[in-house]
Amino acid sequence: MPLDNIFAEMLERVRAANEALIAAGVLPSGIDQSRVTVEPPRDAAHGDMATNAAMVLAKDASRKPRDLAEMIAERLRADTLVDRVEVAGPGFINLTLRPAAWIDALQAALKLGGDYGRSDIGADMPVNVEYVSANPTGPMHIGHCRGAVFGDALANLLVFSGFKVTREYYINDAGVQVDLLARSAFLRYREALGENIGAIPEGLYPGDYLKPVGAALAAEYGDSLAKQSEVSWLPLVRDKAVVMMMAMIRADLAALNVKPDVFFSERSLIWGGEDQVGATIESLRQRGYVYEGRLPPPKGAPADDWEDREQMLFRSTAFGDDVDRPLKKSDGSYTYFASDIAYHRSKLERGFRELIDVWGADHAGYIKRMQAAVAALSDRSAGLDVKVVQLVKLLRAGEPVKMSKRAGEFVTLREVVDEVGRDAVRFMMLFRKNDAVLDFDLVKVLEQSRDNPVFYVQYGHARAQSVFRNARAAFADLPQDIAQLTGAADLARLSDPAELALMRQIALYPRVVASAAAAHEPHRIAFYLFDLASEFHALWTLGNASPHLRFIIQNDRQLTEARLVLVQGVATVLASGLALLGVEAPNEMR
RNA sequence: GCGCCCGUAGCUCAGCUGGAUAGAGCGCUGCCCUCCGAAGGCAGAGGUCAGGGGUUCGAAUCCCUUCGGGCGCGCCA
Repeated sequence: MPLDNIFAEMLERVRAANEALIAAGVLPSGIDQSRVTVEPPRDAAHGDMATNAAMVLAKDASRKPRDLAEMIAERLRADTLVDRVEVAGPGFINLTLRPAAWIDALQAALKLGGDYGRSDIGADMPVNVEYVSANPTGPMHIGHCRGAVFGDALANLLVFSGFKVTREYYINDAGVQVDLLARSAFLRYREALGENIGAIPEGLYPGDYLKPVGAALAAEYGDSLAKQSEVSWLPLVRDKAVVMMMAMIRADLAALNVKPDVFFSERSLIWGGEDQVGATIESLRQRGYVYEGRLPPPKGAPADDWEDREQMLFRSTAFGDDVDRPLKKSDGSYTYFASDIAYHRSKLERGFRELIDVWGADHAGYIKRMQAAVAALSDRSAGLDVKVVQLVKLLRAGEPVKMSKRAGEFVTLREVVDEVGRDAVRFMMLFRKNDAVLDFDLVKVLEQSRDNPVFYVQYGHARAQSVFRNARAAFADLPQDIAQLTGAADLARLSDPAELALMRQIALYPRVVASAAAAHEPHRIAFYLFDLASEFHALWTLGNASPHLRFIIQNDRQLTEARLVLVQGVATVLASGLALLGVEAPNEMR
C-alpha cells in the first residue's frame, strides 16, 4: 500500500481510534476532532510522530489527558505501521513507526515521481494571484523582483495543491504616471527628430530606455506630432509608450521565468463609455456602503493644502478599517482606490472566490480598505489575502549597493539576473519569510559552499545524478531509469539510522507542501529543501569515514540497488521542490 | 497622533497557525581531514524568545501594555 502522505494517513488512523472509543462509549458522540493533529516531534527521542489527541479531547470527554491517552494508545498499538506507542508529558502519544512504513513512503515517492506531494486539497477552487503590477513606466528594478518571484512560486504551489490558479498582472496605465511617461517619451521623440532637448526636466522619466520609444514614434509619425498640441499627441504617445514599456517588462519577467496568464489594464475599466468604476460604486451604494461626508484631516503628517470638504466615501469602517475612504478626488475624477475596487470586482465577476494580492511593503496600509471592499462587494462570501513582500537590501560582499532612482540609475532586475543567474535570484528571494526584510548579496549567492543555500540544494541534486552515473559505471546493466529499481530492490536493506532519517525527511514533503500552500508561504519549501539536502550530504559524508555506508558497494549489488532507490527518492523530491520554486535542478555543477 | 510589519544565540535567520528540554548556518573554541567520495567532518561554549501582564492542561506563537526599528497615513499609483 503506497503511503503518499504518511502523516495524513496516521492522522486518519488516530481519528479512527477515537471513533472506536466513541463506539465503545468512552468518548461522547459528536466530539470535535478538528483540533487533533499528528506532527513530527521536535525531539527525536519522542519518536517519529506525536499526536495531541488526548489533550485536545480530554475536556469534552471529562477525563484526564493521560488516562485518555493510554486508551487511545492501546488502540494504536494494534496498528500495522506502528512499532511503539508511548504516552508522555502532559498527554502526548508518541508513535514510533516500523521501518517498513518509511520504506512504503519512499516507494510512494518514487512511484509518483513528479506528482509526489501533489494534492487535491484545493478542490479546483479558482484562485487569482495578482503580483508585481509595476507601473508601466520603465524597466523592472530589483524591488519588483521579490514580489514577482514570490507570486509565481505561490501560484506554482497552489496549482500543485489542486487549486485552479490564474496569474495576473495589473497594468496601472490610467493615472498621472503614464501621462508623465508620455511627456518623457515625447521629449525623446523630439530628440529623435534631431532636436537638442537638453536635460530631462525634474519629475519626468530620464532613463535612456525611452529613446527607442522616441525613435519608434519618429519612424511612425515623422515630425507630424511635433506640430500638434499636447491634447492631441498625448494619447498617441502614451499608448505607444505603454505598449513598449509592457513589452520590456514582459521580457524582464521572462528573464525570471515569470509568465502571467492575464495582463489586466486599468484603463480597460473605463473604456468605450463603459464606466465599470461608476458601476462598481453604484453597486456599493445599493448595499449602503457609499455616502457623502467629511473626513478628519490626517494627523502627524500635516497637509498644508488640506481642504475640508464633503466627498464621496466608502464605508470601509463597516469592515474593520480605521476610517472611511474617498472614492473621488476634488476634481471629480475617481481615486486610485475606486478603480482598484472596480478591478477587484472584475476578479469576483470572473468567478474567483479566493483572491491573493502580492504587494510591496509601502502598500501595507492599504490592506484593510481593499479587504473591506472585497468583503462588501461579495457580501462577505469571498476572501482577499494580501501578502506583503518586504524590501530587498542589495549587497555586494557585505557592502550595500547604491541604488538611487534619480537619473534612472536604479539597479534593474535584468542587471542582477545577468550577473548572478535566474536560479540564485529566485531561490534567495524565497529563502526568507515574505514579511521580513531580505539581504541579497551578489557575491555570496555565487559561493560554492554550505553558506550558500542555492548552491547547496542544487548540488544535492547534481550529486545524486553523479551517484547514478558512477553506479552505471560500476554495474553496466543497471536500468537507465533508476526508478525501475523500485519494485525489484530489497529496500529492507536500508536500515542504517542515517538512511532512515533520510526516508523520514522524504516522507515529510507532502506535509510541507500542504502547509506551505495553506499558509501561502512558499519559503517553507525552500527551507525544507535545504534540510533535505543537508541530510543527503550528511549521509554522503558518512561514506568517507565508513566505506560500508557508501551508496555504491562493488560486491553487493542488492544493497547498491536499495541505496540507489533512496538516492532517487532524494533527487525526486529535490527536483519537485525546486520546480515549485522555479529553480533548475541541475545534473552536474559547473 | 493613528494603523500595519518586525524584534528569537555575537551575526543572518527558521520555528510546521498553541505542544514536550527553543533550532540551523556563519562566527568563536578544541580536535580530525585536506590521495576529486572535491566544493570538509566531529565536538563544545553561547538564550530572561525586547520588557511586563493576561488567556489555559501548555505561549516564541493568541490578547493587552511599554520600549526599540521599519513602512504608511484624502486630491500618488
